[in-house]
Amino acid sequence: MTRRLDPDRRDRIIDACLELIAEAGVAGTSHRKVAERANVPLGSMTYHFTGMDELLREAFTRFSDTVVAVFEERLGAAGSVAEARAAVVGIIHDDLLASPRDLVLTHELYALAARSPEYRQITHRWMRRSRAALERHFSPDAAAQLDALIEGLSIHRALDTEPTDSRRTVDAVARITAP
Amino acid sequence: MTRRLDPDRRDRIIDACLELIAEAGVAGTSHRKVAERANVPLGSMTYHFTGMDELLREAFTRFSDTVVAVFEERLGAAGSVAEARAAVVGIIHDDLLASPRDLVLTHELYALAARSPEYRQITHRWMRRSRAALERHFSPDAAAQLDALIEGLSIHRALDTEPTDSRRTVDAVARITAP
DNA sequence: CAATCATGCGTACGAACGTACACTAGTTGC
DNA sequence: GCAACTAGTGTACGTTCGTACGCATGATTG
Repeated sequence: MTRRLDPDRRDRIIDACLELIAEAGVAGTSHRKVAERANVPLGSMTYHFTGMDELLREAFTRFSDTVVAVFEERLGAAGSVAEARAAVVGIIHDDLLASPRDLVLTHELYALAARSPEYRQITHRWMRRSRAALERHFSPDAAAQLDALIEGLSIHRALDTEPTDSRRTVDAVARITAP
Repeated sequence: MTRRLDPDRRDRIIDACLELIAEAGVAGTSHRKVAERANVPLGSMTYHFTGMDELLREAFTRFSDTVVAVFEERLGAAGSVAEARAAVVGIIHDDLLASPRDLVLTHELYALAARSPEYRQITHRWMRRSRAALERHFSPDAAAQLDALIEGLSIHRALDTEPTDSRRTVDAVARITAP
């Protein structure tokens, strides 16, 4: 068996792909640009991935796994319901979609998921995991509502004019999680 | 002044553009494909629009105006807080992003808005108007929270595995809008 | 050492792209 | 009826795209 020259070439390609999508969108992403960004020859693209679709699927899978891992960690560290509530507020205000990069990637993924089931599997997995993390502290009802609230508040925080009012976030989380 | 041959040619182009984005995403949309779909010659594209960006901006402006108009109408018809609450539930479950078309278009727009300020103006306007519509019935705090909740629930309804549970939606709306 | 084989790359091809621009045709003003 | 003008079109250019495929290179086997 021939030893691999550059074992994380595949990884580099995926990372470069995510960076590129964050900057230029899926619309502005091509094999050539990804290859250049990842410092691999164009031929590597078709060697490592059957096509653009496979590359995108792997890239967005990695992305969502990374984001949800932070989510789980934040919530896992909470030892009480009060701490869990605080964690949720923190997630909305600090972590999730805080960087433009994550915001763009999330919506590019959603746009793909809205159009084709093969990407919807990725969002399904993502949402299932985040809801499960919430259910360790809250009832299933509250978890589902909170999950949606986190989504909505994160988006509006990023795409609305109004500056964020953390008091409102705290209040909303309290209302949803009240017994 | 020369009379226009086909006065709604521009409109047709914009509509065709939206249809195409709904099917193939911004990534799969080109001047040529839009022209074909709208039954106009390729030359018309550059004649009516300075470039892809102008076309996309106009298309998404029209789209968001249409969606928010339905939103306003639904809420405007409510004569009491209770009716307004019911309208919100209805919006989440029936209207908004109910069709795959609207879902795709929304996220394609968000992806653009996440990346560039010129598209963010469109989302700003959209969110300002929907929040204003909510504020006719609810306090500014509740309106902002509701707006986010609507966003999040609509998304999760579309991209999550779980079937929608309308009882949860009613409950969440009640919690947010409780005095 | 020779034969074999998998890994990985360079290149080239045809299709599709955005855009510029010379142009036609039909209208207006005199 | 002719000159000036404008709305709208057809085409062609240079670029970029995805992908196929023949080839190099270095390891493995006998």
